[in-house]
Formats: sequence, structure tokens, C-alpha cells
Amino acid sequence: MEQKIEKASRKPRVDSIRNRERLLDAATEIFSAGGTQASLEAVARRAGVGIGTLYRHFPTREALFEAVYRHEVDLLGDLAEQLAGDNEPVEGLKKWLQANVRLVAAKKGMIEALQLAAHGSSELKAYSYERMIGAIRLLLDRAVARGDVRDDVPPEDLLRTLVGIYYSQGTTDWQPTALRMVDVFVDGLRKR
Amino acid sequence: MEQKIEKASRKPRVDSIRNRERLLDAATEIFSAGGTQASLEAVARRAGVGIGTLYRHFPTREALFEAVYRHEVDLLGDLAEQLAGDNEPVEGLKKWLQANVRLVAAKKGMIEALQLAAHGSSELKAYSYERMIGAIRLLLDRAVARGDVRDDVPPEDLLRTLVGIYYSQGTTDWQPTALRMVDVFVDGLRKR
DNA sequence: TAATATACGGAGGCATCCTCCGTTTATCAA
DNA sequence: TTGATAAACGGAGGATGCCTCCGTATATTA
Repeated sequence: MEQKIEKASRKPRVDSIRNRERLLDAATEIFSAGGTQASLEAVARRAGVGIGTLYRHFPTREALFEAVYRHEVDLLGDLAEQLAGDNEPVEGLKKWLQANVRLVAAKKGMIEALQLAAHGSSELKAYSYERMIGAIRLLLDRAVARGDVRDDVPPEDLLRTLVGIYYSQGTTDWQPTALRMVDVFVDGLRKR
Repeated sequence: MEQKIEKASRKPRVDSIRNRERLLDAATEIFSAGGTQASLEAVARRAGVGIGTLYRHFPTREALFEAVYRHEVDLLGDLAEQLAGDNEPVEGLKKWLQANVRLVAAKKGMIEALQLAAHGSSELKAYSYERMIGAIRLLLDRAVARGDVRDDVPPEDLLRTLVGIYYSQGTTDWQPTALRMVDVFVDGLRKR
């Protein structure tokens, strides 16, 4: 959502917008691969901008995490709406859950960062929680309505279970395992 | 290849032992206050030794975490034995549980560190688990034997619950909350 | 007390963090 | 178009942290 502040200001410069997007993409890649403490200068290099530009757009490491996280949440929300058109509701649900694995990397980093810096924007938390629950409900209800899966699992429990699955995996190279667990779990939801 | 000669080694130097202890104390303080990524040079400064000395005693950040953690576990084990002499078993149990809050800071850091470096010494994990369970059992059994608390809570469940309480607290300044929760929980164990 | 094994400190090379500011450029009014 | 200027850009630079290396200091042993 774009916000317009009272000042009749100039149009934002196109290079500024472009660089912001490049930085966001680069940060998503770098953080997923290298973890929380990846170098911000590496992010700037990957984005092909100067370090000063990075700091202008995201004054703190935490601000960058927040932006990455919010972006991922939005992507997942959009993906759910897209998958809701699918013919196979259970498959749609499974695809969405597995897409989450990508997010978790970012989320892990962000939680750390927020704890550290101690201004964990609860607005962001609330926003993302709503968005995630909404996405799950959208996909789950369709599968339930078709009679494909059991009807006694509320979206909230599903989300909590997911987080549990992701966090219980401690080691590196956890993603394949997590994907497998999601697979098992969704099969468990199915009615025989 | 030359063969290593087995020689009767000298006694360890007293300054070496002293510095090792100073480093351990300093690291405990610094990590508790500043978290995982606190500066190792700060630890050395606080201990009043050179940075080289720190690295000689603890070649990696992880080695230092391990040593701090093991030390804390030992202290808690000893504390349990001491509290076991107390006249009020439930109070002893509560005191011990609250003493744990200190440990958690170190533990959080260590888990991170171990995950990152991916050689999480499982010997250390096993050791600390045994020691913790032993401590809880020691205190719990006495309270049960006196009929002060319910008898259907095994030590393992108590430990898991504790960890859950500590980890569910996300924000900074979590310690007061955690202490309060422990208080509530122990009261819940009491028979009316 | 002398010999020597052992530990000590910190300089130095490299990486990252973050700020500051001179330079470049997109926007807008004329 | 063009010139003025607000806005964004890049990266040098100072501070700090990581870790290694090695000359110096000292505890232990004979």
C-alpha cells in the first residue's frame, strides 16, 4: 500500500525505486544462503549498488530484515490466492506449505534480529500472522468442503504445527527434511 | 614422520590455570549481558588478559561457549545437591528452577553456535541432559516423598516444560517474566 | 640458579560496520 | 529543451572485531 504524506513532493526517482527492489532481492538471496549475519556489504555488492545506498534505504540491519520478511509474507499471501484456483485442493495446500520453507530462513533471522534490537514491531507480527492464517484458511476450507481432508484442524493449529516442524530441525541442511515432514503431515490430514 | 615421544609432562603453570578461570568468568558475564555475538576482545579485556591468551585457551568461539555452558551445568548440579539439604523441599525446587534462568542465556547462545558450526558435540548434550535430569529428580523426589507436590510429573516433563517456558519468551527483558512463570508453575505442582 | 618448556601480550592484516560528503542524475518549471 | 535543484548515488575512511604469529616473559624443573 502506498502512503501519501501531505507534502506535495516530487515523484520518487525511478533509480531509487529500482535500487530498493534490487536490494530486497539481493538480501533475500544472501540471507537465505548465508544466514543472519551475512555481510551487508555483500548484499550491496550483489545488488550492484554502493554500501551507502543500502544504508539509505535500510538504515539498520533490522529494517532490512523486516522488509525482506514482509515481502515474503506478501508473496505467500498472493501465492495462496493463486493456488486457490487449483483443481486439486490438497495439492494446492501442500504446495503452499512447502513454499513456506523458503520463508522460514528469513523468519529465523528476523526473530533473532528483532530480539537483539528490542523494537520488534508488533505491527509486523500482527500483520504477518493475519496474512498467514488467512492464506491457510483459504486453502484448507476448500479441501474440507470437498471432503478431502478432516475438518477438525483449525488454521491456527496448522500454522503452529508448521512452525514446530521447522524449528525442531536444528542442523544445517534442514530444508529437505522439513519438506518431507510437510509431505507426511499433509497426507495425515487426508481422509482415507 | 617423527614419532611423538611420550614424556612425563610438567605440572600446568599456575598463571595458565588462573587465566583460564578468569576468561570463563568474563565470558559468562559478557555473553549473559550481550548475547551470542558479543566481542571476544571484550571478553579478553574483561578478563584482563591479551586476546592471544583467549584464543590459546579457546581456539574457537564455540569452544568458549561449550566451556561456559558445561561450567554452568556443573554449578547447577552442585546447587541441587546443596539445596537438597533444605528443610522446605518445594522452596528448594523453586530456587533451583529459578537459578536456571541464568543458564538459559548461555544455552541459547550455545545452541546457535553449535548449529552454525555443525559439530555440536553430542557428548556435551548427553552430559548436560543427564546432569539436569539428575538435579531435578533429586529435588523433586524429596518434595513428592513429603507429599507436598503431585507425584505424576516425571523429571523429563519438568525439564521440557521449563525449556518451553524460557523459549516462548521472545523479547528482551524476558527474565522477570520467566521467573514469574516458574513461580506460577511450581505453585501449580503443589498439592492443596 | 640456570635451562627450558610453556604461556603471555599485542601488533598486524584483513573484513565488516556505518557515516559523511563530494559527485551525479532525475524531476520539474520556464 | 534546458537549467536549477532536490534527491540519490558511491565509496573513502575511521572504528571495531576476527584471528595469527612471534618476540618476550615466567613458572617449573634439575
